[in-house]
Amino acid sequence: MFSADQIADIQGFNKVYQNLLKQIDSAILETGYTLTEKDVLLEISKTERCTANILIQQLNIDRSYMSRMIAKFEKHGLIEKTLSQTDSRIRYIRLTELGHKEINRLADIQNNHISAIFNKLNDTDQNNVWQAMVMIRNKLSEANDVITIRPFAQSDIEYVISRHKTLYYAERHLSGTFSAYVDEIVYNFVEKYNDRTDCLKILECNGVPAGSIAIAKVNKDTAQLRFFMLEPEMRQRGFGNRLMDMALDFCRNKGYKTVFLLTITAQIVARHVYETHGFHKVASYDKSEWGNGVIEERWELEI
Amino acid sequence: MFSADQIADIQGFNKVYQNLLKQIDSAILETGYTLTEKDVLLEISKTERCTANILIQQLNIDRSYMSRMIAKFEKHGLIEKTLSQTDSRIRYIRLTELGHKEINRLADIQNNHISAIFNKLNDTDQNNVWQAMVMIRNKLSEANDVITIRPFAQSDIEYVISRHKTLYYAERHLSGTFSAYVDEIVYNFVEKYNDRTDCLKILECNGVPAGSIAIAKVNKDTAQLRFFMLEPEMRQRGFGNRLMDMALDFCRNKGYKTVFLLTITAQIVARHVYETHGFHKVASYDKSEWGNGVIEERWELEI
DNA sequence: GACAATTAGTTGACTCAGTCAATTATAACA
DNA sequence: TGTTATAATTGACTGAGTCAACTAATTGTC
Repeated sequence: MFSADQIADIQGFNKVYQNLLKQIDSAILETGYTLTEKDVLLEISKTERCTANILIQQLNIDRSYMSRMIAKFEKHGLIEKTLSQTDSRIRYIRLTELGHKEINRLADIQNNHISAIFNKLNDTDQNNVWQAMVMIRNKLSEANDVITIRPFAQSDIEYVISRHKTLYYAERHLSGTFSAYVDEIVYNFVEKYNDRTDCLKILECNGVPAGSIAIAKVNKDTAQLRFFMLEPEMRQRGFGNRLMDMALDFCRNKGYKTVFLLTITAQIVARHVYETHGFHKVASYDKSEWGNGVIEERWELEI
Repeated sequence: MFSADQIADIQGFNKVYQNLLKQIDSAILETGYTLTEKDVLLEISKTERCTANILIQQLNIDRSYMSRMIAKFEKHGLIEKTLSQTDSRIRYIRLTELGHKEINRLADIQNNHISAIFNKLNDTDQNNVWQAMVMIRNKLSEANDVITIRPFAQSDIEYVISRHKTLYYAERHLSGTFSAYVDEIVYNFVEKYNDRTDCLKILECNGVPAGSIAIAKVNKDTAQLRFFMLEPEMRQRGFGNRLMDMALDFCRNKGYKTVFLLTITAQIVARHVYETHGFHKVASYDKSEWGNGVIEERWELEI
């Protein structure tokens, strides 16, 4: 239990830090973009196959407001809209060259501001402050984030495809061939999805999707683990293991004898989760069509 | 120099913490008060002899906006305005009973929210996070606050009186007799103020007054140190010593042989500054008319 | 296969915090 | 005594964000 003095200290911290955040914010505002606009642009840049609806869910923004913002971005040449071939209600949003330039500019401003603030500290202080921040962040997230794991809904399909691709793209530089492959397997999976044999769980952090895992029936005894993914900020906090536990429980309940998964060599963090759950590598295949030197691995677990 | 990864960590911290601040803010907003209104009410409650102008300066708020806010507070019975006897442009603002109740309610909401967030941590984590916050706060303030020490202007008179009284009141529970005494001595001091023999410096933090110190001539050889004051958040950061250095330099330059000051026994922090600058206690008088058991002390320094 | 219910996105009308500029009333200055 | 500065108010406005109604396409169901 905190004393009144300690709470006063925290209020003091809040005041100082709020001030600092305001400084960064006002630097952004000088560019002519709203903070919300900045967030939206950033989210678009982070999202493959982005739609207005994904943005609305991910950022908790009013639909009408979003619609107008997107219209404005289009008018200013920051984004391009393309109609979906499969569902003509949906318009995909993609950053243009100019859009990328602008979001980079905004990110630079933010980074430079942070650098400027922290470079006034000497090296030891910089290090101490940084470590303290990481510690606080982890402790507070751990204690306050509302985490739920729920079955997938139709609206999650776009999320799973989009984020799966984005995260692999961003972190592993995979090619367009991989992208088409993901589209196909996700749509195939959802189409054939059967409650009794398959499973697709969505991890939500504070009401926003932040990870996924799936089990797909291959035959009576064999299941494939798929779409295992965690947003970067959710990693190293045990959620990977929790998702994996749920998926393997599902497999045990359904009587599968073997679970396998396909992954690429570079996915080091995920490998660790696989290993701790008893998976072992049984084969590897060259997949250079997905990117230079990419090797796909097959891991298996006997239940 | 920070690495890109470290900056990303800090961005992550900012995001998490901004979110947390937003939560607290939205709890305040639920009461029907704007965040700005909350700040203004708080500042009114902290300020003796409060005027709209003090609030404008202290909080950097537009005059018209402030005027309307104050009108609203008055209409809702949170404050009372009284015309100044000496300057009929000035209207003094004082919280009513209801106003105090409301500001306490707001403060409680904020404190409870903070408590709720931190009580989810275990004791060690609570302690670590608290210490880390205090450390970050100090380092960042140290590095980023813009501190200036400047001669006083007419507009500072109200500040010096108001804060001097408020801080003594709040921290030492002094009586109304003391209050009248401060009014008198400040007005006397300013009236008789002479650039060549007297000195009144204002410490500013980010453009906002945050402390003061003064030297008043008593006779050719003797000066009195007065109005030595620091806002709580500015203490323990060396500003007391800096102000004291400036004041004593002034005394040396003007050829004073003796500097004395009057203080009350309870002012432990200030005593330390006095001692390190060579002052020693020469007498003490009973001042129970200022409050129960208050003892005034006279300290002197031979230059 | 038709009709109800959903979902993606748009449009209209509005709210309300905050700003800019002009005005009144008093005090200070020279 | 007229000019300048200051305290406070009033008027007219901006612009981020909200609420609700609407269109158009899709899905679910009997």
